[in-house]
Amino acid sequence: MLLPPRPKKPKAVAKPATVHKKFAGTTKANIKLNRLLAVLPEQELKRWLPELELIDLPLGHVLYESAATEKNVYFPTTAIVSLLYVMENGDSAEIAVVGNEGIVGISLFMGGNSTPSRAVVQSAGKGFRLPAKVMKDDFDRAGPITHLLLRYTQALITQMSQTAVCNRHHSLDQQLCRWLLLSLDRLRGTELIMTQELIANMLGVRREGVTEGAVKLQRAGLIRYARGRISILDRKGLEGRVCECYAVVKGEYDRLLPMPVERAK
Amino acid sequence: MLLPPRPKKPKAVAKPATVHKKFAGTTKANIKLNRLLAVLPEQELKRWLPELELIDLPLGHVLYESAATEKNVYFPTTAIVSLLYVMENGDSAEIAVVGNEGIVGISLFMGGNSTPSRAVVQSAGKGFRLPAKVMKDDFDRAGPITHLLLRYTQALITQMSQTAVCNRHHSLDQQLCRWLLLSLDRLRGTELIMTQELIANMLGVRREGVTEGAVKLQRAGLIRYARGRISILDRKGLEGRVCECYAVVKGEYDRLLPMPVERAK
DNA sequence: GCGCGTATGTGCGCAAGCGAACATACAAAA
DNA sequence: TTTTGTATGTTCGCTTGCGCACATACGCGC
Repeated sequence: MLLPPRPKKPKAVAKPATVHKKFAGTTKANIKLNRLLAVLPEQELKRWLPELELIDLPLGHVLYESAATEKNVYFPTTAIVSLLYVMENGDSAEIAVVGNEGIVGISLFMGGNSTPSRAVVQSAGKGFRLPAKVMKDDFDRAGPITHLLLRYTQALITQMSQTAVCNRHHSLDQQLCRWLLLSLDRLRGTELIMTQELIANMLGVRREGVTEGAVKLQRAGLIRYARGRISILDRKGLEGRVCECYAVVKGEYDRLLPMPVERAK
Repeated sequence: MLLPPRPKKPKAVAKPATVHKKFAGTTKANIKLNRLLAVLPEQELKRWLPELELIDLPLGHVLYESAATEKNVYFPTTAIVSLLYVMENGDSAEIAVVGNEGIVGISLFMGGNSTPSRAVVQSAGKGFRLPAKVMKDDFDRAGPITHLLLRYTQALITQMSQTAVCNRHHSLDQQLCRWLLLSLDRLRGTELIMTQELIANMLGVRREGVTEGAVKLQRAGLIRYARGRISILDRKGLEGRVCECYAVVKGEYDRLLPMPVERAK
């Protein structure tokens, strides 16, 4: 309960996202890093290209605030963004996570223009920013982009649903595994830059609980970590401990979205 | 955990939905009972009318099975449908609830054609069945129906998200209040036909837990109940005990969807 | 008006996770 | 090198909800 506002929760590091100079080549190569942009038809890509800006997404940067209308959508490339709900008392809970497979800002084409949740950069990196109007215009043409975005949205819905299920029925340890695996799937490599405090905030649990879970995973030789740097040593091992929720979510993303060229690490 | 399959959970009463004779007048009047159908533009309604069938939706009837593709969508009028995920061990958790404000089967226009969840009639009543193809054709025209359905979907997403949040942070008592209020909003009247066992299944908690919560509410004079019949005596009282999740969800439905003629009971 | 099935009420011991308090331990700044 | 701040590790008592085992109690069918 804790009605008196608590002094915990380090306030988000809200450095403004900085815009990159657009080196044409770099941009084009980077575009392939986002799975939605990567499968964009030539025609649309040509329209979008002059409007796409590769920007830095520093840890803690808030892309969307609850109930606020934004003017841009984001396509993460190397960053991960959490959609989370912040309660009246300051506690939070992650609803879903978006990485290089997706887009942040579905409410801008779904029609509501805002949501009760917040979008925060959970793992620093880069992503493309696109004026919402540009995307909305193409979305409203009822073409391939429309269908791509709707299928992505359905996958996202599955992730949200499964978050609800997992929150209800599974242990903190299992949820930690799910969270690590979902994050890994949205990054290249096997390392997460992420303190346990932050993970706890995302999962909506105590930091101590995350520590206990992490200790078990480290003792089992599945991960190694120190001061906000987590290395995954045994992905299969994690998959052996995770609840069914992870497979359900991954299965739906694989089913609903076009496969990238390289996959299945 | 309970890996050995348990004999509990009364299997769904799966009487087949029966089709009503279509008395033109009756049907037209009933159409107004579903808030989405009620705001359908004349033109589309004319197209849909010959295809809409008012059917009985008995308690426990399964409209969609996990991962299965259905050929129809449903617009509940007096029934309530739960979207729930059934875990490998048989436990379940409700993801969202759909009543006279919505449509069951969004995956049929979102493009995935199926979902990992199940749709079950939670409160017996009636609803309209429409061949998915009819709806999809209009959806793909990028007209008013498209926008209506997408806004509805966004409201549904909010409900799912808030279910995740609520599952994480709020007490069983609060969740029970939320569930009662959400169900009430989707029915006319102040009575729910609903055993505590069934509520427990929806919330994914023990039946005894629901009993304890119900006892408190009854002692406080907010509800009265007996053998599967719950009367709400003091709606304001319930609203005083519910967590913020209820208001968030209701707020989004009100914001995103056209108001019905009569409202705010 | 008897009996059985279903719905509800209650108590018990247990485990997970919480809040709080504190003990390291590492790393960058001074 | 020392200091300071941040990240992680550990313990303790407590609450919630769980699984289990029963005890009613209501109502429909005979």
